[in-house]
Amino acid sequence: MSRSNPRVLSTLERAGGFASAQEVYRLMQREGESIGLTTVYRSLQSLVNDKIVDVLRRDDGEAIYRLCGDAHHHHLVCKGCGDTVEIEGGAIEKWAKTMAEEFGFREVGHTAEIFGLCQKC
Amino acid sequence: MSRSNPRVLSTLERAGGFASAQEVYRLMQREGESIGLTTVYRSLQSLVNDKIVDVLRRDDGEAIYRLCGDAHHHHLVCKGCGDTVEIEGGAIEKWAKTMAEEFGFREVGHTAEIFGLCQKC
DNA sequence: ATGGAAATGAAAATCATTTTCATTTGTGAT
DNA sequence: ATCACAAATGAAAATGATTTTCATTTCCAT
Ligand SMILES: [Zn+2]
Ligand SMILES: [Zn+2]
Ligand SMILES: [Zn+2]
Ligand SMILES: [Zn+2]
Repeated sequence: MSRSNPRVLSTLERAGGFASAQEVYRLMQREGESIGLTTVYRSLQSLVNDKIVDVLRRDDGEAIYRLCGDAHHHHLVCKGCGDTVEIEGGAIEKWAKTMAEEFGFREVGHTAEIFGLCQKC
Repeated sequence: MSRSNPRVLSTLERAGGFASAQEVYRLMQREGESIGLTTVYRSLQSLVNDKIVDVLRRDDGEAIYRLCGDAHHHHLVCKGCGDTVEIEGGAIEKWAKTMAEEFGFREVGHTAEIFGLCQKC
């Protein structure tokens, strides 16, 4: 495993909102930072592993990353503009637990996301 | 624009649940159907345009398609052996709808999956 | 039959992401 | 300071899904 290059995280912060690996890379280049695309990818992956950033998918399939608080939560994402709202998953947490118990599953986790078109789109 | 090749739709039906373009293509080949990958892609796109099929993204970014009319359900997947149980998402359907309304989102969909270790694993 | 439009698919192009691997850098012991 | 070894780096190649190109075939209306 490799540790995240701190300049990648700093750039993602500065980008505000979501940015893809390619975008972070281009941004760093434009700002005169010397870094390889591979390192950007590795750093973002590492940040995802450490749950410091979230990863989602654009409609075109490109992965986009964003800083994320560590509290467990879910997302409501606009298919049009990518705007995202962090939401509570109370009902889901219960649902996942109940279902898992019913079928005897252990070490249970879950993913859940809502997507649609926001008011502006 | 091209119209969808009916054999693609028929294959997607037979696949049950979600299938990627590549999977539909492989399935048709295995069944001895003569078709080009390009046509599979074009047909699926056309079906999406006509809102006959839904498209989502797997975690790895691959696009997966399914008939819109399919009975909507969710999955409980074993991380160990891959065994999958189809489950009802009652609580989630309500949660998604409520959250979307609260934030004024339209044309809303959602994904939700539970994963863990089954009894055998 | 004839001409043009639509459909088809093989091959090439695209593009994000991953893998490989040689080089550089950092660290700790001597 | 020197040596040894692990971690980090990045250029280049590989991968894999998807799209584009374009020549050919199939349909259909006249
Ligand atoms: Zn929007
Ligand atoms: Zn949750
Ligand atoms: Zn299992
Ligand atoms: Zn559901």
